[in-house]
Amino acid sequence: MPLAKQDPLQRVIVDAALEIASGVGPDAISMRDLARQANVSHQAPYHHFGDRAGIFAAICEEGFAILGNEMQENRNLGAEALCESYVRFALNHRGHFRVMFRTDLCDMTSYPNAAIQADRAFGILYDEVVSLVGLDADEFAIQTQTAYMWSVAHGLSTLLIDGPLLKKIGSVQDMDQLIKNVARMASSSIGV
Amino acid sequence: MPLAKQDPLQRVIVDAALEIASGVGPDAISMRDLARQANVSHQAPYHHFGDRAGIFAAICEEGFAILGNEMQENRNLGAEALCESYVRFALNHRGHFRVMFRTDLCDMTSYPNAAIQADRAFGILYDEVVSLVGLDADEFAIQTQTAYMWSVAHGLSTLLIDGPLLKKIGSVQDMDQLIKNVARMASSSIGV
DNA sequence: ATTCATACTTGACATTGTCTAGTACTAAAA
DNA sequence: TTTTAGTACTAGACAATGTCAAGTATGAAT
Repeated sequence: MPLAKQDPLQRVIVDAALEIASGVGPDAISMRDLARQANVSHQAPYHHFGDRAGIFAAICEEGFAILGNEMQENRNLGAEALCESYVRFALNHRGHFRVMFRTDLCDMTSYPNAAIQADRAFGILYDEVVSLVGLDADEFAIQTQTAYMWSVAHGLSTLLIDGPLLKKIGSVQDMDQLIKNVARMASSSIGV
Repeated sequence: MPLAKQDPLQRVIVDAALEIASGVGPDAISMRDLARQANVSHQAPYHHFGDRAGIFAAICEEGFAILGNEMQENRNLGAEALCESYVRFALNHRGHFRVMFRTDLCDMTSYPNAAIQADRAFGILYDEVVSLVGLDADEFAIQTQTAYMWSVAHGLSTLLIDGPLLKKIGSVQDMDQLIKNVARMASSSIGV
């Protein structure tokens, strides 16, 4: 189910879903509530998305596409920039981010388009790590370094969005500095 | 609502909840299903936990207590061991772990006992980082290093449990090695 | 003019969380 | 010994939700 931009109802519903996901969280999303917000009958969303998981699949597809694009834009700028771009994406698209790794909401194996975007995003991360580590590195070393980079970026993102990290930090400015510092620490371990 | 170990029903219900959380995920937990599994009426769980969030609060309390204990057991063994113990906890208690950072399931500010255990666990992590970085480090530097350590450990944990990382890895042995490698990379950045 | 797909609407049903109102038992207080 | 009070439940009802089944209206293609 690709997201046709010319169709307003799909957009309206996904946007309403994203706002709830970004606020209370994705589990508070209700089919009937989305329909109400869009001023359509309670079954209209089913026509476009099949079921509740279909909406999450659309969000995953869109989210991984954006993440992929943003990582690609920041490629060849080093590990620090890569990590930072990942965290920025999470903070700027918290509705997407909160859904994208929730396998219980949407099993992506049933939604090939979402899986394609997820694989693409992973591929961009992987390739970037290869270019940082060097082409001569062995496969498992690259896997390790990829997992490491991903872990730092993903961990910081989730802790800032849902974890108690934000409460321990004074200001938004501090958060900005924190992200930069953590990204720098991450990059200092790459390739060693 | 502290978890009285002598009361069987509370245990039975929490254990049933943990098994579902560890399998499909915590959102699949239903009050009535838990009651059915415990062979009691659909209102029995309400007596002990108040509402659905109460069960998640009990899981949070228990989970953070275990995590705190395991981190404390591994303290003074270096950043590598600290990181590894966090990831091991997540993998060995995936039911707890999946609930503990889901602020939408249980707002810990309403459950002081859970919040106490969460704060304690964070305190142990913080103190450990202080002892690694040195007491003379300034507050923001310590915050940065704590956030970094936490990010690596938490990120790797979530990616291994719910993320697509596991599918990219060959064997359990590889996973074990991967955890050790990432933990080593993490420790190499501490204090710099 | 008829067929057919698209984009919906209406109605119904089982399941869920939770409120209210009981009931059985146990132990202390009168 | 009777009363009281608390604990640990059960039973019934209600609104809300996801989703199945069965319509309807509209436009394009044949």
